[in-house]
Order: sequence, then structure tokens, then C-alpha cells
Amino acid sequence: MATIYEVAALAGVSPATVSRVFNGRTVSPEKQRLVLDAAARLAFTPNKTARRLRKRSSEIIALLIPDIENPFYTALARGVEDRAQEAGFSVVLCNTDDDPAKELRYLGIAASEEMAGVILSPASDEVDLGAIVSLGRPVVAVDRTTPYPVDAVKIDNRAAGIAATTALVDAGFQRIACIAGPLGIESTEDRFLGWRQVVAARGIDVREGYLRHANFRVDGGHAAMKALLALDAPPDAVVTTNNLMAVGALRALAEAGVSLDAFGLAVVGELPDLVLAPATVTQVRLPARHLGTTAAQMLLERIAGDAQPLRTVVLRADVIPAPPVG
Amino acid sequence: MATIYEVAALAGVSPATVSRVFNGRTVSPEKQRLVLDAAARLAFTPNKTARRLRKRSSEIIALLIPDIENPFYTALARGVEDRAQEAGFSVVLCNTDDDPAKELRYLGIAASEEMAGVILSPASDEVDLGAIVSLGRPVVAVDRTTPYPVDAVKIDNRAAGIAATTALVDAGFQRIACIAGPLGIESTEDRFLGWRQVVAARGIDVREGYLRHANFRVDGGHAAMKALLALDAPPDAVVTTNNLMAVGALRALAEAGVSLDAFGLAVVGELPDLVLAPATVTQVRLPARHLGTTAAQMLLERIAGDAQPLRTVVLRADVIPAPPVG
DNA sequence: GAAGTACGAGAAATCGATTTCGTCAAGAGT
DNA sequence: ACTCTTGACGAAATCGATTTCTCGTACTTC
Repeated sequence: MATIYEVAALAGVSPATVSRVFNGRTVSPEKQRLVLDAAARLAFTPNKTARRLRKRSSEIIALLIPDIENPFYTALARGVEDRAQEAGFSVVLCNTDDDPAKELRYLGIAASEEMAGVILSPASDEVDLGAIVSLGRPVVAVDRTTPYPVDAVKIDNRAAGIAATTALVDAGFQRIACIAGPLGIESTEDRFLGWRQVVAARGIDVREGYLRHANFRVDGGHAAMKALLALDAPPDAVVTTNNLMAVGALRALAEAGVSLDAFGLAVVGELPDLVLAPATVTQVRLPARHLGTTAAQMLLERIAGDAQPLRTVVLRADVIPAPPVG
Repeated sequence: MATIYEVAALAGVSPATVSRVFNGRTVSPEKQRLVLDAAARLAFTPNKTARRLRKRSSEIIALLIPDIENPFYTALARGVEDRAQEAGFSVVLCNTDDDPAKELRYLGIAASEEMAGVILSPASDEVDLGAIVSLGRPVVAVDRTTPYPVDAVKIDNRAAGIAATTALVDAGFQRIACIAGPLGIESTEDRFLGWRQVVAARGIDVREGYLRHANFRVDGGHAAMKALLALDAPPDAVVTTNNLMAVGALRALAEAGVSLDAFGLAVVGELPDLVLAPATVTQVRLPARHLGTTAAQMLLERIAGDAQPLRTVVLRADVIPAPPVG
């Protein structure tokens, strides 16, 4: 790797001039050419590390998400990466596993690596963003929000919950239960509130035990559905507040031999693969990739120096309704 | 962010001594304590950028894969990340979209960012690894190999193809077609060779058109399956050489109203979600995550200075057989 | 007891780019 | 004609850690 000094020597100019050529400052066309020729001959690439040390910032953004194996976050990550790449930024992906300790560790890395900014889906309300924020690094919260004053991009989760539930009501189901995520996570709470709003408004019979809080994963959905089916008066339809729990629920239904012709299922989120899902499942398609591109866009604007007041962008979800009960 | 100089001043020692404390060199216990106290009081974190400039290497490894939205690569990425994190390394994830130009760009970034090493699934045989290799950066090829002299971790693809095909033969199918990936990609070619070996060995009737090359995605599998079903003598079973093409094939079968009770399908790879897949599909489970951890392990050993001869590790796939035809 | 060894620790060089500062020359303004 | 402005560009400082070099003290060893 050639350095700026070697290029300068070959071109017969000072290192400062070489730097100016590569940073778009005022340099005479003639020296400009000399430098570019020399740089080309030496296959010169500026050393990013040295530049970063001086500029105190890099072209890297950190993306902290709970789990890259969840297709929702995969799509989100893809969106972030696409937008970042257009702007010449690289993305470092960090799985927090919803563990505040891991999250904190990664935030520390982002700071000491002098990354340009952070996009994160906070593991809890207690994330300590104080350190990076006070360093002046822009932060964008995505999918979930935080008490810290940072930009945010989220989904209209209550509307998504309402849409999922309404689809089941419209399809003629009478006893609609809800498998919600753990308490304390805003996105899933809003979705569950959407469910509650609809069943209350429509005067739907909600028995004891029709609301179940489970962990966010397949096993949680599975256990919750088993419990629902074991009730004296089991529901005839269920709303789940995320995709993985729906997979678990489907598995439980299959094990119990319950046909989806007579049992309604609506998911806030997309099942891992649309094709293989029974057509009778209602899915609320979350704009995951768009969430990512939007967040990246906002972050890039902040990195570029945009100082407008904090923004929260709310994206709306699409509904893919199931056909009415035959 | 406090610097090493401030810590040194507060502790009453030289910056060199502070550095030695943080790098496990010989320092008297007494000064050690002074330094640690001062560092704690100032909440000192060593600046990684400055360190990297001096050491000419960072604790970051680049992972170049075709597409993070493919669950196979997601699992692989997760494996890499888990292992890397244990060793205190961060992973930068790069989607190449199987585009050699993007791949080259990312390799350039890896070099100029002074990343510690690269794990990649080459987009083509023509990747130019010359630059990084000559820089002395370790590289590990994963899932696919390259002509360059680098370590590799791959799957026994031929065995996987054989296993998938054998499962169909054993289940009693007579006319077994193959939907293979594009020519020129080693992994899929080996799988298809496995199919050919089995059908040849068992004297199975392979009609004209029973081998189809498609792109690696859902639409490719869909089109190929449609074409197969449109043959005068359509097959009664199909092997697909990756997961996404199987999804496309399933969709085509569903559209054509073909029941999976009478039609065999074997996939090299796992369907996006096992639960929702018909139980009659044979899947060859690829150890994607393990591939990732193994590759990361090898890379970390090289980074640590391991100079043993080049290694190629071949991992074996598991078969999840479908039940015999009823 | 003299010479040799070992080790702790400070001063200063180093990594490679960016940026401030200052100089010099050419063109503008009065 | 003389000052003022402007712009190109080189010298040198700077970013913050690591790593030689070097020196001085303490400890062996014969």
C-alpha cells in the first residue's frame, strides 16, 4: 500500500497537496493531474485508519438488532445496508439477542471504533444511550423507541393489531384470542392493544385466559397455543403479535389436529415463507426493508450535519387478508 | 473520551507505561494500580483507531456473502458472528448479490479499513483475491472455493446430492428429475453430480429434459418445475439443489394441483421454515451455522499467526428423510 | 567485589492522513 | 503606482496509541 508521501514524492508535490486532490480542495489542474497520475501508478488507496484518526469519524454505521435469524430483521438489515452502501458507508451488524449487556458492549465498540452513527432496535427501555449521544454521534431507533432523545422509525403497531383482528372479525370468527409478546416491549404491546380495542368495540366475547403473553419465539407461540386449546371454551381464532410465535401456534394447531378451515389465525408480521403458509392465514405485512432504508436515510442526514428537531417516522403496514370462512 | 496522556498525567507515569498496562507488558504492581485507578476515574477507553494505525490491523473481520436474506447465509453469518464475538472481534457483513464488481469493492474496503481478515463465499471463480492475499491478510472461503490459495470450509455437496436422491429412490419414485442451479457454481454442480451418480447407478429412467438449470432463486425453481410438469412424461419426483428453488417448485406444484402424496420432492438445504413445509419433503440439512463457526475459527487461528499449510475442511450434511410413499 | 544480566520505565519516533499556518505571487481596487 | 485580496501550496503540527531506544537500578554469578 502506497502512502500519501510516496505519491507526493513521485508527483513532485507536498503530501498536503495530495490530500487536497483527494478531498476536493483547491488545487491547480496541472498538479492535480500529476498527483492523479502518480496515485494511479502506485495504486494508491488512502489509508482509512489514518484519516479516521485525524477526522475523528469513519464511514461505518453500526446496526444493533435482536436477531439476524428473524426474517423481519434480516429484511430490515438489508434495507439499511442498501441505503448505506449507496452513500459509501459500510454497516456493521450486531446481534444483541435482546440482552442489554450485549447491547451495551456493542455501543461501546461503536464509540471506540468511532463509527459514524448507530441504528438500533433497543433491547429494553433501559438502554444507556447517554455515552454515544453525548459524544455527538447520531442515533436512530428503529422498530422500537427509547426514552432518549433520538430520531425514530417505527411501525403503526396498534393499527397493525387492529387490522389483524378486524380481518378475523370480518371473517366471522366469534371467540378471538391473542398471543402477545412479553410485557414491556412497546411494539408488541401496541399490537395487543389493537386487538383489545377491536374485541371491545365489537362486543366480542373474551373469556378468561384469552390473552397470553409469551416469549417472542417459536416455542413461546407453541406453548401459548397449546394452553389456549386446552381451555374449557377454546377460542376459534387467534391473533399473534409477531411472526415466530405464529409459526409456533401453527405447529401446535397441526399437532392438535385442528384444521385451519375452521380456526382463524391472523399474524402481525409475515410468516417465514408465504408460499408454504396455509392460505387461510391473515398476515399483516410489515414494511421491514423500508423501515431499514428510512432509518438509514435519517441517520445519513444527521451524519451530514442535519440539525433539525427530532423526528419520529411512523410507517403503516399492509394487510394480506385471508378468504372468508367457507 | 480521555486519552492515554491524560491517564498518564493523572497517574504520574509516562504514556508508555499506560500502554504497557493495557497490553499486558511488564509493569510493577504499584504503577499498575496507579494507572488502573486513573483510567477508571477518567472512564478511559483506548482509542481503537490510533491503535489500529500503529498496529496496522484491527479486530474486525469482513464477511462477504451473496444474500443475507437467504436463511442459509443468515445462519452462516450467525455462526461467524458468534465465534468472532467470543474472540472480541466484530463482523462487517457485506452482501455481494453474487456480483463480482460489488465483491471487489468490498474487498477493497476490507483492505483499506485494515480489517483483520476476510471470510467469503465467492461470487465467481474470478474473484481477485490477489490484493488482500498479497497484503498478508488471511482469507477463508466458505461454502464455495476459489482458485486462490486460501483456507476453505465447504460442505460435501456431492454426498448431499446423493443423499437427497437416494431418499427419493428408496421411497419408491421412478422418474426423478433435478432442478440444479446455474452452471459454474461449484456447490450446486456437485449436488447435481450426486443426483446423476445415483440415477445412473440405479438404472433410473432419465428422460430428456429431466435436468434443468435455473437461477438460484424462488422464481427459477418455479419456472423449472412448471417446465418439468409440462413434459410429455413428467417426472414423479424432483431433487432441487438449493432451498429457494424448492420453494418455487412447491409453489408450482401447488398451482398445478399436484399433491405431494404422489409426487416426491427432496431438497438439498432446508426449507425456510420446517414447520410449515409438507412433511413429505425430504430435506438435507446443511450445517450452515457450523460452517460459519468453523470458518471463523480457522480465520482467527490465521490471524493469531498460525502458519500451517492450507486446509480445506469438508462438513457433512444431515438427511431428514420423508416417510415412504403410502 | 567486579562484571554481567534483567527488568522497569521514560523520551521520543512512528503509523498515514488532515489541517492550520504562513509564504509567495498574481490580479483587483482606488 | 501601491495596497488589498485571493488562491495555490509547502512546512509542520496534529490525531492517540504502540514501540523502539536508552538509562538506571537491582540482582546474579564466579
